[in-house]
Amino acid sequence: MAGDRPGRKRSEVSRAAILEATRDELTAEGYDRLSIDRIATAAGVGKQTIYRWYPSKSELVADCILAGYIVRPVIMTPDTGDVRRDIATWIRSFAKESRTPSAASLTRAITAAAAEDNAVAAHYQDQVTITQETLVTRLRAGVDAGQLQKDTGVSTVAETVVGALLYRILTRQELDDVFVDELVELIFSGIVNREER
Amino acid sequence: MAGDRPGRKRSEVSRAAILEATRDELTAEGYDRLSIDRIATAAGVGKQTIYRWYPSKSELVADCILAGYIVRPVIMTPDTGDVRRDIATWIRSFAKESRTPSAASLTRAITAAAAEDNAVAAHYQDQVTITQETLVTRLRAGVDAGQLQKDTGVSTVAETVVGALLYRILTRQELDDVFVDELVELIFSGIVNREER
Amino acid sequence: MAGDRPGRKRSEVSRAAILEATRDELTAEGYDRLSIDRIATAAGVGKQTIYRWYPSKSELVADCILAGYIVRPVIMTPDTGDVRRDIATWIRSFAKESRTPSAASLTRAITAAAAEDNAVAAHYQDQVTITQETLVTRLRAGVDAGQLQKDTGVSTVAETVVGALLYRILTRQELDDVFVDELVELIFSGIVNREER
Amino acid sequence: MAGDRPGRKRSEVSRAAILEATRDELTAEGYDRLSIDRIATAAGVGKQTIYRWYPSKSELVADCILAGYIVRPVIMTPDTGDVRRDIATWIRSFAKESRTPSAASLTRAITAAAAEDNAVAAHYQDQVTITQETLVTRLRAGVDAGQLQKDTGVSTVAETVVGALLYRILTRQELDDVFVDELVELIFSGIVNREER
DNA sequence: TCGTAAGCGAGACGGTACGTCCCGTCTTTGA
DNA sequence: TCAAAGACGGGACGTACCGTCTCGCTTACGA
Repeated sequence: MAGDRPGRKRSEVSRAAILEATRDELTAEGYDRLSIDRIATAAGVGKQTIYRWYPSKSELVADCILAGYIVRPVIMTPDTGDVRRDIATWIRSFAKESRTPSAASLTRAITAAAAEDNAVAAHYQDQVTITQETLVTRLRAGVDAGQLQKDTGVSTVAETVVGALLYRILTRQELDDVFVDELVELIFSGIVNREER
Repeated sequence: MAGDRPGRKRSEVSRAAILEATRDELTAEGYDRLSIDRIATAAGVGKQTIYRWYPSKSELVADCILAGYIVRPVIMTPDTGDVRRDIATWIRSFAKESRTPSAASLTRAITAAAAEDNAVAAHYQDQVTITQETLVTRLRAGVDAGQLQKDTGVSTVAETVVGALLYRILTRQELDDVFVDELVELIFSGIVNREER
Repeated sequence: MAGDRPGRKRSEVSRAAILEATRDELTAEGYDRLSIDRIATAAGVGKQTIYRWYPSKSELVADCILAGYIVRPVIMTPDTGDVRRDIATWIRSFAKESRTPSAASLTRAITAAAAEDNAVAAHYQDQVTITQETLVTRLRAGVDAGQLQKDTGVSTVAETVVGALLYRILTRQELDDVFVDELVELIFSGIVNREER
Repeated sequence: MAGDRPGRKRSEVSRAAILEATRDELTAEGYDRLSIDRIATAAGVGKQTIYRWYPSKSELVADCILAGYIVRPVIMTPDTGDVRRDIATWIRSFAKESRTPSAASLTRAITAAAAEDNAVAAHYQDQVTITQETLVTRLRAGVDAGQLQKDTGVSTVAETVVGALLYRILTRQELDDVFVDELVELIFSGIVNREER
């Protein structure tokens, strides 16, 4: 069969060990301060085995994201018919998950990585897009149900929500209930005083 | 005068050269890949002169931010009486400034720095807060004028706006007019379909 | 036939290719800097094929010597009845052969190998002994013919000659006619002034 | 004064530690198998400190020789008036010194180094020449005293003696009294049978 | 006006990590 | 059943920076 090359196959055990060690380093140390030597040692792997598959530390982190070792997509709860409640639930579960210190520091590390490297940014974007997509889908259903305005820029909304949440994590402010409630209120009702019109 | 110690004074020329070189390195290379050796050479300064004043690269970056070498506060245009127009103008000028590639990459670098280091984050936060404060002030005036709802969480709104804009920069998407318009519409009117009520 | 094992026989083609590649590497790079990887590639052979037969690089070099890829024994010319002339001829032909740069560098490489490794030294010794043996044989004939003193330590003489020649090669001095003539004179007549006795 | 450069001076303590560690490694492991990492660790020195002063391991070994860490010149005993006895004494003390295993293995290592590297060979030659020079001087005195033939190629004699001794060390044969006596006899009297003339 | 106490540029120091080469071993595929 | 191809864990390479430590020199205060 074509594509079958001679020689030993890539060790999936090593690959998994490398990605796990990378995630742990990333959580503990951040993106800069990441050390390939340390990852190799922690994974019980030769450095060359890392460099054979990843030309740079950014590619390694990118594969880590791609393989799902870092970003855990937030699943949308079932459609209750009430868009606002569903979106609020989604945001609340995102917020809850971010409250563990390790999740927050991992998020910061990966954000730093994405900020500094195009390849990581692309993979991160892909993965975050999947997360956003669940939001977008629910929003679009809301539009179809007539609960939301027809011309709603659903992806802009999704990005704004994610952006706001990420910003709070970056600046080390907690995603507390007050913030979440205000964010939901803002997204749905806006800030204009309609009674005065 | 009290506090006057003998010996040579700190050279302001060197300080400025160091901060400029740091900003340039940050723009060109990002936060990791930042090299004190290279900064010292570029600034024509001994390494010890850097270490004398900054205990770590994060403190150096922090001072860089503090001295205004990195974050240029977006100034609020005069109050026209129309909150929405004023806020839109502010966002548009923020967006415009971010369109230069060097500004965007500097923003990403500093965001990475803030994501990875508490000290940088604190200084960054201070500086961004100043920027946000102009937004907050204008929003509060809008509330006072009865144009915005009384219970508007103005700082949450400001954070959401800044978060959304930063997220676009981080993910290397352009801050184009379509996005800005949708963001403004979202912030002011929300997404709920009121006609169906 | 006894000793016949199942499976493919050792490939003599591969063996020859390996030994040739080893000799070439040795000539070009010396004993340290010798790379099994490079030899395998040059010989068009898998590394395992080398390791199957040679437990270490010194054994490989030893076999290289044993198989005559490196030391070419200097043949004694026919016995003319004049020992001094015959020995001088032998030394001269040894010297001539050493004048090619590649032969000299190969000699240096193999001397380094012998200096550092017992196994190589043993094989080298064996091979050089064969060369010395031609000298010893001729010297002994000279003793028998009464041309040389009865108690001559023929092997010491042979070693001294070879040692002196090797030393010149090691120190990168040419084996020119002046040196050869002085060496022959020294060996045969010594340095004592007999007239003064 | 010219030549005074700014910056910290070279540490002579480190230099000495490096050269000592190099000599020890050379004795224990030989020239190939020499590891800069190991030398640095043994010397309690950063690797860069070695590479700052020595572009390659051969230059390091060369400086080791130059600084007298390896070759201990064999001193000529006082002139007794009897050349043969004096030379024999010199050879015997050379032989004695070579009988310690560590001296022999160091000699082999340095010979290997000289065989493989021009720079080492040059420095080694310089140092050995100093040793040979004591021989040459004594021989010349013998010529002047009329004990040796007028046209004796003294440096060829010295080289032959050293070459023969080195060859015995290289081939791991002991420099025993039999060999030494035969060598002295050979050098002084030659092998020609004069009675038959 | 002089000594003394910083600050300065330069650059060597003991180290850590880099990314590469090679070691000797171990699969895997094809002949 | 062997041999090439090539991945594996590991060690050393030579380089780049780290943060610290002298150097010789330049300021600038206070005695």
